[in-house]
Amino acid sequence: MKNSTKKKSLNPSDWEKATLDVIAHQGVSAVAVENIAKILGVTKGSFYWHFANRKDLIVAALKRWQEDDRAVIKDQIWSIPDPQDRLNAWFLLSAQPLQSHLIYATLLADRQHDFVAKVLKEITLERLSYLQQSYQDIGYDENKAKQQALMAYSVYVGYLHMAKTLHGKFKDTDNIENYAKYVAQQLIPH
Amino acid sequence: MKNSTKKKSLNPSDWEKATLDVIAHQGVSAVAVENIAKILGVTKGSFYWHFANRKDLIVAALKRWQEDDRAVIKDQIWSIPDPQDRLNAWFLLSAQPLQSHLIYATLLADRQHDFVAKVLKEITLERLSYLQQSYQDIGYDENKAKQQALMAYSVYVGYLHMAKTLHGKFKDTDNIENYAKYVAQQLIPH
DNA sequence: ATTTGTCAATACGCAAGCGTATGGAATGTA
DNA sequence: TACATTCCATACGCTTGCGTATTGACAAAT
Repeated sequence: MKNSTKKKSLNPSDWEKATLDVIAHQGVSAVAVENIAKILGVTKGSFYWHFANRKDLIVAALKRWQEDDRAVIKDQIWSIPDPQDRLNAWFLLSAQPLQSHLIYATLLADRQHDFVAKVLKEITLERLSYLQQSYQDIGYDENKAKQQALMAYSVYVGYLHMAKTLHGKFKDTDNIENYAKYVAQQLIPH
Repeated sequence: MKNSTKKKSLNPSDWEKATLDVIAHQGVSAVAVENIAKILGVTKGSFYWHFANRKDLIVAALKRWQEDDRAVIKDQIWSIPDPQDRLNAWFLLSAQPLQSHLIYATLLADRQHDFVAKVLKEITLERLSYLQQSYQDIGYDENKAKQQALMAYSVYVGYLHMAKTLHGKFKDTDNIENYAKYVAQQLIPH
């Protein structure tokens, strides 16, 4: 349908990627087997050859997303030795228009499904943990670092929602950049 | 079913309240006509006497919620003359375990429905506006007040998600109180 | 050239949930 | 008593979407 020049047949990875696209823009509920099949230019018959059922597809897609996200954090953030620079990099990354953030935002919305809740909890705890660590590296004591991390992460999560809720009134790139800088300035000691 | 001592028949208000309960705990998608009828101890037949369809019910319920919320803000927050006290009161109110917050949190999740998105946008803009106003009252210039309001409100929204995502690891009352104080201290100049 | 394995199309059964149609019970009202 | 209104029950039709069963096309291997 899209690539007339290659790929005669599909593999699970194709399905997972298409699923993530749908999740990013329409949420988990919109992941309908026949729908994604159509996107890929095939029918259900193909799907049930690759996956046992709808849930397996979503779980696999989320796993892929989680792994990719972890990788990005690992080598774009966690590799920065100075904790202040590291936090700064994190806030900047947060404001970037990445599909990863879109997915995270819709997952927050689809918490009702237990398998989504599971991934979400893991990711959230991980991120809170490394934020806390960074603040402790700066010199905050454990308790204060914990609260500060919670607050900083809340700003991120809240921002994702704002961006979706107020789209249009908001997405103008200059403002986002400015806002990211403002937030970083408020949330990182200097 | 619950009140054997009164109310022989139902009115739209009963349906709206029951709907808000469901929305608060299970989200808009869980609002199924037959389901809510069962909660009220009747069947569909009753529902379609009071409302035209499912959407009308949800819209009516959300309208009720929105009005109630506005009223609370108006006389518990906006009545406070000193802007610093006012902001403080707002952060404390935000940390309170109210159904209103639960509903807001699930609405964030059900943004997909356009009628939800509409209410959400209105509420969000309203709240941002009075937060901004409070910061301007303190002495922030318009632009800084706007960014600060956005950030403060993000913390609130983010917190709601955290609370749901990490429930169990989190809801212990002491910590919430402490966290609210910490946040207020960070976000309100002194 | 046949067979086997891989991927996909089609047709079907089934459950959930919305909305409609119709009838019935209770309560008021003439 | 007769009639009307209000509120609800039951039964039905319709759509959506999941999962299964069956068959087919094509490529690779033997």
